[in-house]
Amino acid sequence: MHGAVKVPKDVIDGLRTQGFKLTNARRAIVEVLCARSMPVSVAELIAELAKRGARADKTTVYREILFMQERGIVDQVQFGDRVKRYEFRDDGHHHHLVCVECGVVVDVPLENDLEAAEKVIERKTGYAITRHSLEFFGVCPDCR
Amino acid sequence: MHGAVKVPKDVIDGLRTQGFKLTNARRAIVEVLCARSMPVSVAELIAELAKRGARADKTTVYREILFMQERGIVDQVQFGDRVKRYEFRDDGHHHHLVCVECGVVVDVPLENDLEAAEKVIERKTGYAITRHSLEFFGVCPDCR
DNA sequence: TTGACAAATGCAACTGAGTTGCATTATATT
DNA sequence: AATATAATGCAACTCAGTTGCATTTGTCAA
Repeated sequence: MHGAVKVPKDVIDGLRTQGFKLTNARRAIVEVLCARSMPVSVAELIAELAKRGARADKTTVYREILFMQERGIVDQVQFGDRVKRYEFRDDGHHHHLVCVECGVVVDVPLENDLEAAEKVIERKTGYAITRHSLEFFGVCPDCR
Repeated sequence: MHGAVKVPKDVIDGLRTQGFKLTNARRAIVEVLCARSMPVSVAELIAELAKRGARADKTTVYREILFMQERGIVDQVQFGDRVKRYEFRDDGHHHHLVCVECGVVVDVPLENDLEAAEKVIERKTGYAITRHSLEFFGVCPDCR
C-alpha cells in the first residue's frame, strides 16, 4: 500500500553533506521510523530505542523529530487524542484510517485527488495551500 | 458558506426533554459556540464566557463540551498544536482551511464527495467508517 | 593526530492542556 | 416545600511537550 520507502542511508547522507552529524540517536530514530508501519509517538519511540540499546533522552528525541519535520523527512499526524505521532515521509502521499476501538492505523492512498481540490480552493479563497491532513475513523474488522 | 445554523433554543429544549437541566453555563456555552465562526479552544471559551458575565470553571467547561460531543451537538477539531478546538455542528458537513501564519480558520464545503470515498474504503478494508477529519493548511491572502 | 568549532546531548525545572475525586449547589419534578 | 439528581467549583493531579544551560561528541582542517 506504500510507495517505495526511502532508505535511511539516503537521508543520513543527505544530512551529512549539509553539515549535520551522524549520531547514534539520529541513526536509530530514522531506523525505527522506517521500520514502523504506522505513526509513532515520542513515548513509543523512546521505548523502541531503549529496546535496541540506543537510549535517548526525551528532549533529544523531540528535538530530533522537530529537526526532521523542518527538513520534510518526517510528518506529524494527530488522531484526536493529545499525543502527536510521527511517520517517515514516503513518496506516495497517503491518508490514515484509524480504528477507534483498538487504535490500529492503516494507510489509505485515496486515488480521489485532493490536489485538484486544493487548486480549486486556492483559486476561490486566495490562500496558498501548503498541505492538508485527512484522517478517517471507524471500527476495524477485528473489532466489529 | 455555512448551512443554516441550528438555533440554541432547539438544542436546549432537546436536552430538557431528556431530563437534563438548563443551567447558566450550558446556555452561555451554546450561545458562544453558535456566535463563533471558527472552532474555539476551551481557554478562549472561558474568556468569552467571562466577558459575558457567565464565569465558569474550566472543569465545568470541559465536562459540558464532552457532554455535547457525546450528543453530536459539538465536534472536535485539531489543527496541529496541542489544543483541541470545538465547534457547533451545523447541517452542512464542512472542512477547514487554516492560515499557518495568523491562525484564522475558514470553512471549506468541498463539493468533492468524500462520502463516496468512504464507501469505497469500507468495501476495500472492511472497516465501518464513522467519521473523517480533513484540514487544509496554507497562508491566507492577508499574510502573503 | 590533534585542536577547534558547531552540532548534538542530557538533565532538571518548567508550562499548560486536560482529568479526577469529592463535597456543595442548582434545577426540575412531585 | 421536599426530594432526587444533574451540574458545579475547587484543589490536586497527570503527562505531553518545552526551555535553559552546562557538557559531550562528531567533523573537518591544519
